[in-house]
Amino acid sequence: MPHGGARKNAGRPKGQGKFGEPTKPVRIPTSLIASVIDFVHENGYILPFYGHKVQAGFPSPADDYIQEKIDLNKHLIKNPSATFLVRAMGDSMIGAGIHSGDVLVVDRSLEPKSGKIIIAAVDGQLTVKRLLQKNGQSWLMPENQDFPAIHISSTQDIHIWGVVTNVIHPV
Amino acid sequence: MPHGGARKNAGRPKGQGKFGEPTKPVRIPTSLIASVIDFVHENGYILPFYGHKVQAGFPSPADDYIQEKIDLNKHLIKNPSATFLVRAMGDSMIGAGIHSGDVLVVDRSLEPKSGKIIIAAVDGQLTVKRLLQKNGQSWLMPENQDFPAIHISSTQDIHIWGVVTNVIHPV
DNA sequence: TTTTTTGAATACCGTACATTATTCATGTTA
DNA sequence: TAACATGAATAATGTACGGTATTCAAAAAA
Repeated sequence: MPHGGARKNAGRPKGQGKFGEPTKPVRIPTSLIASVIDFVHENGYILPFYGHKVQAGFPSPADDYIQEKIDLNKHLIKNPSATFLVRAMGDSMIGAGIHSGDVLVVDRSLEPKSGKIIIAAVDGQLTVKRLLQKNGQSWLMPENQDFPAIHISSTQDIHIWGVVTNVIHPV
Repeated sequence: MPHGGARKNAGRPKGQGKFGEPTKPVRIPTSLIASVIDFVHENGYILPFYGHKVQAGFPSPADDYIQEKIDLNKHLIKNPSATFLVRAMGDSMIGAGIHSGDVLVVDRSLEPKSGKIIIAAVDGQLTVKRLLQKNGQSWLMPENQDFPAIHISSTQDIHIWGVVTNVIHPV
């Protein structure tokens, strides 16, 4: 006893899948499968970003006409393979907004120019300071009255490891 | 004229692929394929993290025995679907390490308890302040002498939008 | 002996395909 | 007529498969 028969509008509708859109198989290294699934599940960690144009009232997060979409990783990291993180200790750079315990995003591929905040190893000790170069001399300048400037001389073992691009300050 | 013949140790060695490890096909929504490929290519945006235990000399980034591996997204975002970003304007929270132009990571799923730094809309104007609740009263407290505290009364249109979890300060 | 050539062996990779899930017009039943 | 059951139609999904890339031991050549 047959039912149904040829007709239109039958079949599973589009966009009913797990993601509401078509998918394609992509090969993923086994060690990253879990994080890729996380990543996809979170829609790529793309967050709504309310910029400084928001003045006349705060839009609902549901409104998407005024917001940008930002992936923090891409926003903070320009050169992934040259980037690392360091936890800052001490208050010598408090004037630059770097507090003890903050996480610093450091890019090794940027040139440490005068005026940049840099990570340096001074006699094997890690430190964050502002680089100052003038009259052929180089200094590591703190931004806190209580700390001394460090003159970079050939008698000291100083390596500059990278330029600080962002400070992440937990609240 | 035949060459070769049956033998052992023939064939392409393992781990010679693009990623140096086995892969599996995973279905990805088309709109995310590009970012997933980026993500995989950058090894999941996993950065070396040199914690505060690094004291007796700064290890080379090649040394991986002392470093942790951190994905900034996972480090900064606990509840992806409830998280958004706002750019802070003004200096009213300078004492909490929030500078004009900083990007604030805000979690809407956290309860705005007294003492937390929160994002609020006051009469439609977006603001960041520390929430203070005592004696049944609620206040929005700046951390800058030049700004007044705001008393939350029923006559004002105040909505708390979320709790600030991290401050991202570009250098 | 040393160097070069060859092709068997085996991993890599993209995607076609078979399976599963879902919906709804039609047929059946009350 | 209204409610229900059926199965045709079609999208979604995971994986098997065929083609490609790569290496190396053996055979051939020098």
